[in-house]
Amino acid sequence: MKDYINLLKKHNLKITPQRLAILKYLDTHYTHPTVDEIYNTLKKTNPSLSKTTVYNSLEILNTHHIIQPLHITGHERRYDLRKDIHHHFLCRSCGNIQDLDINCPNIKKIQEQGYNIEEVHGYFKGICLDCQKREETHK
Amino acid sequence: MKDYINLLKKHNLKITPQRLAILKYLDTHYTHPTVDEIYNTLKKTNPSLSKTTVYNSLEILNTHHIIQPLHITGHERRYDLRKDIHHHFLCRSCGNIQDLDINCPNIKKIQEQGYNIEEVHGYFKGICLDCQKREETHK
DNA sequence: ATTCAATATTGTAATCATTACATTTTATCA
DNA sequence: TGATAAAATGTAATGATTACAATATTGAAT
Repeated sequence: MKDYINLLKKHNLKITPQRLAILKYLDTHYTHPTVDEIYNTLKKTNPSLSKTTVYNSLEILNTHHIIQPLHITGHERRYDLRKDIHHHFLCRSCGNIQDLDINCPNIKKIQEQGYNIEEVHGYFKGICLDCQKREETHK
Repeated sequence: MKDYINLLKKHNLKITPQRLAILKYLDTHYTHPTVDEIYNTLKKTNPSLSKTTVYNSLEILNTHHIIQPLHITGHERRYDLRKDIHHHFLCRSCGNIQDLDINCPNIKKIQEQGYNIEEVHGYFKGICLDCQKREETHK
């Protein structure tokens, strides 16, 4: 992406170093990070950063549909910069969340039933490819 | 369902009035209730009920795959007795969560890629049919 | 460049759902 | 009916998130 400044301008959001750093972090890390992950990483290069700012920034970016929160693990919110519809895979073993590029043919059906759909969320839980390999190796 | 006693027996779980009440509640209310909803309702007819018991019971029923927790709203867990794969619709207006009987053709694809899938979760967010009608009426 | 008002950041305190834990009670079985 | 393992209960602790007041910064007008 890169042009975080124009992205914020386009949404009439003020340009602040904190917001730019958070956007960049989400754009360059595909881990669907938690608030703590973002906070702890950015704190190193931006020591004055407050965790509240991370919460506030993520909230306003979400309000403007620049990012989306994920409620997958059930005990902590995670964030995703991608806004096109896609799905996720949560590995029970390593805890990582991967993107899955599949499209959902059910959306149309549901819309045809009259539902007004604004968001689509889908995820699978199981053992990812890497962890399966690792388990094979350790046998 | 009805035969909650045998369901618990089948899983070698002790039969307690609390567990039976919770099972019955989930079986007869399709609201995907929160812990508080369950607790507050059952408290009326079972005044000694403790919220911890509700948590514990839901936890053990989940462990035995009799129920499943839903992480849809993002700020509170909800529970669902149905164990066959289905999806949900969260209404932004009334907050209700409805069941959607659709099947996901992507499961096979993901499995063919080698993923070991243990759970499938999908939900849509938008405005439900009832709330759309209501909004029409109030115009 | 300077000023100013609106907005963002910060730190602390409060909240809410959930979990930990010790004690009492109950279910099950010999 | 008693013994024992497990469950229920109540309170305290935890952890993520939110509320709020004070300070700092952004962006626009001058």
